[in-house]
Amino acid sequence: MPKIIRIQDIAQHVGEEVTLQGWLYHRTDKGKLQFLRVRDGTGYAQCVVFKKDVSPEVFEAARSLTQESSLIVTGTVRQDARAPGLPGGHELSVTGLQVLQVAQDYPIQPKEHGVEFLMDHRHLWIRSQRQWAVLRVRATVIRAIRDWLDDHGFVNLDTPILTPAACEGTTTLFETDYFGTPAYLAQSGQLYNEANIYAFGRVYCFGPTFRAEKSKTRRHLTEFWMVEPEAAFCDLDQLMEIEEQFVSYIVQTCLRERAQELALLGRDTGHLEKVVPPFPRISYDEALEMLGEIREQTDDEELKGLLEIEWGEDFGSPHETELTKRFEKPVFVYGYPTRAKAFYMEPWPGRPEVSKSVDLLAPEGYGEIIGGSERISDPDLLLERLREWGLPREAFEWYIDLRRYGSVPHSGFGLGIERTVTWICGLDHLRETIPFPRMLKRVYP
RNA sequence: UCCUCGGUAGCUCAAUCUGGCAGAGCGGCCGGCUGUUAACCGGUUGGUUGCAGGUUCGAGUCCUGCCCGAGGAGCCA
Repeated sequence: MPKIIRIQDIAQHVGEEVTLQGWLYHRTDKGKLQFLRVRDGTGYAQCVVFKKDVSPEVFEAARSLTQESSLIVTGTVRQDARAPGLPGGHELSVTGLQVLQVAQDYPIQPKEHGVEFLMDHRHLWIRSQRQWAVLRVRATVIRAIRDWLDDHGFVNLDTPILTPAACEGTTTLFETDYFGTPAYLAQSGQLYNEANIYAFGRVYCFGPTFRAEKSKTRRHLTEFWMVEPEAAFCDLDQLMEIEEQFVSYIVQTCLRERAQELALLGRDTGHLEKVVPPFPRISYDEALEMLGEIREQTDDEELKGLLEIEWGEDFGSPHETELTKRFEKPVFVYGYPTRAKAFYMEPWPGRPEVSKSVDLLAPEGYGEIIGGSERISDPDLLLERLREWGLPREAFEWYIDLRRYGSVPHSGFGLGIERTVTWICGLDHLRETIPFPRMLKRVYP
């Protein structure tokens, strides 16, 4: 039996007789000639069946193939510029074909479909080329994240998903029954990360995160993946340096290793090539000024209304979108008002109404992909904040301990995987960046 | 929770404004074609018009209520 190869390696086997194991993606019948487009998970390759080259049984078997039928096909690899596929440029001259199963009435066609139909068939939709490409970029983003952090001294220590109380006391959490007492699905591992840095210096957790917010937009999931690095002896400036190195590495790795997928998606990679350190840094106050200018310059009354903001309020999506349109690279916005952010953020020296917080906004209108800050290191200040925020001291006793035994300046951030993949792939909705998205109106399949 | 848009064949849509035989393309099936790129050509198959009620000689179309979905706001990564 000829050697079984993967389609991604097809160019290394020109002139050899090889076997592919996969599924029929598309078939064109020209009478005495058939084009089978086969996918095997690593790529897509065209297999050509000439009636004169194969037995009548093989030719008829090929004619019986429907979309998504499973098959094992053998043939000789030939270089041909006309051959479509990924990587493409090579095709198989079929000599033998074994049909494992003829699929009946596969619902998804290679044409436009509606969102609801595709989401109902997500378990099949992920076989489609665009979805395949997006999810391969996702896998590369995840590997780049782990590689960079592992190579820069961050120890991977994952934090619990079942937690006793609200981490930040703000967003709505999913409640579960934990042997008779309520427990909540984690919205962040940050507080546990802060414990871990005192044992390991630099750490990160990477896992699913849950928000029971009734958000109904293209940038929200109820279950999403977040990587949260945290570092001891790290102030806000050092944090921004880490973030820009980290994000640049992720983007450049995708450009290098997933060029084919990004091309398939029609991504203009020129934007991504500019993502190298340093990133522009503007303060919340400067951002507010820019937003004021944008409001003055626009004639769009609706936009004027959406951009209305007073000092002290956090930015909404419209603000972020307009700000990032003014930059070619991701932009840091730092120094948000204390009352707009979480209780644990270190105050700005001499300006207690401002926090040492920083968000990283992706360009081209994609908005926030990272939120981070320097954390409060003084136990008395932390106690004061817990009181001001109305949080129960008992639940945070262990967290206060961290400031009692060798407290140091420390900082960390959380990067949303799906938003990052959405930006890198140039998509308009993040639901395609995770195999099975969980959204307000979607828990099936 | 609020605002806007939508629901017609397996899929994508037309017919809705101005009530009058339920339509097309794709898919499926049959036939033709040796370079197709979501092929093309001929034939054929295909309907609880989201649900319930109302107006009317007659409702996919008008009215009322409900259900479902999408986009946006808020919240956030």
